[in-house]
Amino acid sequence: MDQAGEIRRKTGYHHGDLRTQLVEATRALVEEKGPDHFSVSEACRKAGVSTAAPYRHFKDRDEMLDAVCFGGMERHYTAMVSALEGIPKGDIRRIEALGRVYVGFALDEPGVFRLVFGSKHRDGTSIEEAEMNGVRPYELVKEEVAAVLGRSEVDADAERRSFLLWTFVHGLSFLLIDEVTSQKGVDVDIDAVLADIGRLVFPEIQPRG
Amino acid sequence: MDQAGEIRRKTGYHHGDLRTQLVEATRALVEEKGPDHFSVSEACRKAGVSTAAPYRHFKDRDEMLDAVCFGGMERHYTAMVSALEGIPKGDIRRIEALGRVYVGFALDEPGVFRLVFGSKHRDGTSIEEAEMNGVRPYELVKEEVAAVLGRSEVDADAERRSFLLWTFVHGLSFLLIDEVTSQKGVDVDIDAVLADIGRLVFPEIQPRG
DNA sequence: AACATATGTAAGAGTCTCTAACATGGATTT
DNA sequence: AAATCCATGTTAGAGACTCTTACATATGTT
Repeated sequence: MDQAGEIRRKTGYHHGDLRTQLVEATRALVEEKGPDHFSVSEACRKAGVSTAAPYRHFKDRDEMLDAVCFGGMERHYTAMVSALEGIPKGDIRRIEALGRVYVGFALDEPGVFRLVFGSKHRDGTSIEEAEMNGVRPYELVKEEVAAVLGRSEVDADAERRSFLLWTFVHGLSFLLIDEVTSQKGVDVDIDAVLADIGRLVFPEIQPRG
Repeated sequence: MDQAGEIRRKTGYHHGDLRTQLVEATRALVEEKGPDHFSVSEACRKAGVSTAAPYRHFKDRDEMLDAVCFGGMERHYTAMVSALEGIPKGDIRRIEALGRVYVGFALDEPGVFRLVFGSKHRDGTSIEEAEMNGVRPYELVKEEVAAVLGRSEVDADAERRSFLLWTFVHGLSFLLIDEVTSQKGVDVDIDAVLADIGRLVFPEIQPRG
């Protein structure tokens, strides 16, 4: 972002880095209108290029969304890792922190969240990278759960509890961003719910004073 | 196309009941391709009418999806109510039954499920009926929870537990239909998970032998 | 300087949503 | 029964969108 609104634009013809600019425009639109109402044309208008330009960088519309999705996974994973900083291994607060990141990501970037954790997983598209970044967060949770339980490896019980935790925060996230809750007149104290979840899944851990 | 496959069609011009036929075509397409990839034109082709015909019955594309959504809510609520039949009030199995219906609905009709519980809640559209049918299932759950706890009214605790249950089955449903789980190599025993959930939310209830 | 390559544009084919003007036939009135 | 009304269908087309093809222009290599 150099000066007036639009990001750096080197010449009248070639952009500095159209690809990243398009990804950013796509991300913004996904947040603004939701993943389904995003349009390539609008992203082009936002970036100030012709509607054919994106096809030099992306196979099709879906690949633009994939790029945004991938970026979201990166941010999400990074946020999880840095949320653990400063909390000692084995402390249940590490798990609460991960939960807050999950729900926080959904609330901060509902559009991208839907892209990352929604039904967007297409057929033959570069599953490898998506998988790497999709699987890593869950591995993280499982390790943390095992640590809290004082186990050196992720055993069946740790796996089971991890899945329950995941299910919980996933459901909570979607209920919140879909505004199903506010529609039903339920108002949610997120921290309280996350604490509830922790107590339920780890009944043997005493809540700290 | 009078006989071949297509549903009853009275004359060459006026259909018997185009509206319902279009809703059914829409529902089928939503299941087939997902709510975002549904197109009015395709529904028209399926029903054997011109692409302008639907606009006699629906304001726009979204209103067609709304109709499908509403139908789904009806089925879902009916299924919940009939799942309770034969189980005595206050029995925790009533709650498990509701959970199975919720997840079962998601697995049976993932497309419609997304429409009903997804982000599709538009602005000024006939909220009243949507609300009536959206709220009712949750009211049902709260009453059942209160009954299991032996309370005559839905108190704060019952409300809290209901919300946790809802969060859980909601998350489980989405994880299952989005195939996030299979992608992560987790395979889920749904009944076992539902039983886990019940034990967690009602720790004071003894699992029956 | 000349060329190859990367990356932009312009034009257009095919699809989609939705509107407007017209057509048809079943129901209602006389 | 005939005339009329109007609900519900069709045809034609405007405007938006995705994506392709052919062409234009910058950039880097030699």
